[in-house]
Amino acid sequence: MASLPVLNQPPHQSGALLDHLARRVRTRSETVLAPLGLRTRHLVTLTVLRDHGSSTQQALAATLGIDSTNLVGLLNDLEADHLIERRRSPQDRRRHVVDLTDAGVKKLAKAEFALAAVEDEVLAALTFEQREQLYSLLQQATAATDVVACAGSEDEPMPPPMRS
Amino acid sequence: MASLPVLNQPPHQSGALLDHLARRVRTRSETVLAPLGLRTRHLVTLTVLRDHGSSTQQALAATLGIDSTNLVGLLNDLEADHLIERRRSPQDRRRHVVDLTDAGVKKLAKAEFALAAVEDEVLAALTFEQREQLYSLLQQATAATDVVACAGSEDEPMPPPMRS
DNA sequence: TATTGTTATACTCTATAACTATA
DNA sequence: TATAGTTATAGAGTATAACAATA
Repeated sequence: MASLPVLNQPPHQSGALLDHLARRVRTRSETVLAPLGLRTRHLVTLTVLRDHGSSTQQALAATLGIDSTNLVGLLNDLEADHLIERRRSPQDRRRHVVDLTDAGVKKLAKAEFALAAVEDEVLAALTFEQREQLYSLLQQATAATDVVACAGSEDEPMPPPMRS
Repeated sequence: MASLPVLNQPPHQSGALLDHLARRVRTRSETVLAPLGLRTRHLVTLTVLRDHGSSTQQALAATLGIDSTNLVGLLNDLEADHLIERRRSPQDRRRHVVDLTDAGVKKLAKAEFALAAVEDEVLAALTFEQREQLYSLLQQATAATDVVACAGSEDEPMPPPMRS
């Protein structure tokens, strides 16, 4: 057993709690999103596209942590509703650059408005300041590990695909 | 459109980020847990049992947010490895009271030790203090919405099953 | 009759492999 | 030859329904 310096507190593990709480949110969100014709994964995809800007499908799949083959159907759904657009990259015509449409931005805002109640319920124990704190921490943690979006670097050779 | 007081900041949504980050953790955790013969869901189950104490299967399923039929197989796995025990409740012989064994406690600690590296990676952008802050917020949020464990109230009529 | 846990099974989701087109 | 995206499909995961034991 490695002896830790006394100054270091016992390393609390957030992993299980994250999974636990995320499941709570997901379950309740599905109910709220259903009338809007969205699933949680659609919302997450739209959110990532808004926060990181346009992206190729590969980069997007890596960032979302889903298989790129599954992203195809997911984007098909969103494209059928005109919430995203796929454009062929002029630099490399194999690539699709995925982008939010205006309708997508609006739909996302509408969904988030509807989801406020869910957050209120799941994060009921937290004060307003604590919720902002949580958001800030999550934002900071995810932004750092997300595959860099490729808005301005479409001609560059994509970062290593992040094997896990 | 409900007009919010100016003092209230725009309500940032943590839901999508939670899902996003949790997926990150889950993917990486699977790799680390595999040698221990555990899946993420086993770990979450053990964690909840430790943090909340013994519970009936129904309450546990509700807390975990999984279908009670699926919990059966999950507990079978853990019981086969002697990490948990199922005892019939003397008060109501229909009920199984689920409990961590000593081996379960040890295994959980071992798993958490192994998972430290994953957390280090996924939460790399956060300082030690921020990680503790995150843990604290998650703990507070989950504890409040968790179905109350039933250590001392096995004869009471269980809280409403939390329809979602 | 209602509830706890279990089993059986259908449904959904995810991942592996093969294909097309571009490079 | 290698890569981006797509399709087809098998394996894993999840939920619905019926059953046994107990209340």
